[in-house]
Amino acid sequence: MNNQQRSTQTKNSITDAATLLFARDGFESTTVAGICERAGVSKGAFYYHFESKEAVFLALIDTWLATLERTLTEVTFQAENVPEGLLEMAGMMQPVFENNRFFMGLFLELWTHTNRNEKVRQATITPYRRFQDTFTNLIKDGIGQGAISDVDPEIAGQLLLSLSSGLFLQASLENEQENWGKKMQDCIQIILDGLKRRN
Amino acid sequence: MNNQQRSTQTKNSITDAATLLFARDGFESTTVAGICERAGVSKGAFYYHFESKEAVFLALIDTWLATLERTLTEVTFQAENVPEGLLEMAGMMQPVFENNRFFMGLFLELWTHTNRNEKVRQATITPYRRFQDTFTNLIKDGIGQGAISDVDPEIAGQLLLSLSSGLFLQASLENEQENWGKKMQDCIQIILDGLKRRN
DNA sequence: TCCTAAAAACCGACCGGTCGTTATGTTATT
DNA sequence: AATAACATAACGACCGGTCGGTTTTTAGGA
Repeated sequence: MNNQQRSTQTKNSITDAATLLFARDGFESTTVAGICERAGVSKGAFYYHFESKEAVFLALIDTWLATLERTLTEVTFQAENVPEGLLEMAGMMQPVFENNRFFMGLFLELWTHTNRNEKVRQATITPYRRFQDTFTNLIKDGIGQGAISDVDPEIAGQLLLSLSSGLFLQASLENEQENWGKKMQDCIQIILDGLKRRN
Repeated sequence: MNNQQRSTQTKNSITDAATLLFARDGFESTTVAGICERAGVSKGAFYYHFESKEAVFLALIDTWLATLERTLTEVTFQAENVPEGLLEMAGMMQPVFENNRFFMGLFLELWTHTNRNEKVRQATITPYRRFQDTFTNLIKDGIGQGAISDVDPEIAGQLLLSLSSGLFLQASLENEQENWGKKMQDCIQIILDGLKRRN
């Protein structure tokens, strides 16, 4: 194994371990020693690759949000019919809901520190805006298709984004895993009945 | 000042300071020394009144949720007409949104630790269920009034609850304070247009 | 191909400081 | 005098980060 391979491999070990621990225990309660132990590397290796514990967190944000964004656009872009697309999207959230404990850990951790750490805020805000735009544009498309009534696209987009995050938040409270994908579909259906143009 | 007064006063100083710091900095980053300093008491006083740092947090959860529940029921119970009541309620959330940074700090802190601490979960889950029921019953009332179409009240209630928390979450990301009460009204209006029975 | 020196990657003991909690002493109320 | 309420200093565990040293890879000449 050459140096490049070795380097990226340990770096990945560290980020994987850090992701898991940050999600499970939170940033503050996660120790560098704990990350190293789980990653199977030493502190020396850790600080060779990262400047600080915070630096790992910052580096991870980009990865997380990029993954989320990729998933989102994958699901939504293939929507010819916007209302149908939204319902499909809701259904495809099921696996995310099933791993809710993990994702919610990350999500909450990110949100918490966005409100407390300016660097985190900067790293989060731009992708977040794009999420907003994605939803807004989706509504615009729907209006253009004539499938959605003439509402303010920004408001409706915000409604959808809020519903998603809110429902996600609720799901984390429940212990037994219900069919949240279905639940989300039902919610969107209710909203759609209002958004759909009526003749 | 007699002993009882003195006791409750210092206890209140401690809980007030703790609330502020927990909301601002989070549980882990809040130090007992910091709480004591802000409360103007000594560590001795702190540990005379509370068993541990966690105990203060646990004690505060009840207070927070009770306050939230009181506010919520105050706003919703005077609703003769459910759709109107919902819109009113949304408007009355404005002051909450204005103090968003503070409330969101508490909210996120509570949610985070609900997913990580069984005691916190136990303290949170019961009031949360009541929130759910409040919204569900609101929808039921609306259906009974004939003002809301025949949807599953639990789903619709969850929709409203998710929207509330989700929108609240969004608001915390924005630096400039917009008129979030209005925004929430708009969202609810969109949903209502779907929930309202159409002739 | 083999040897070697430099560079990269990694190790782990250790340090300075912090933090929750406690033990002991002091003041105010009963 | 007895007890409740509070103050202060100290303890011990822990944690992020450092530093001197070791191992592994790389590069280049013989």
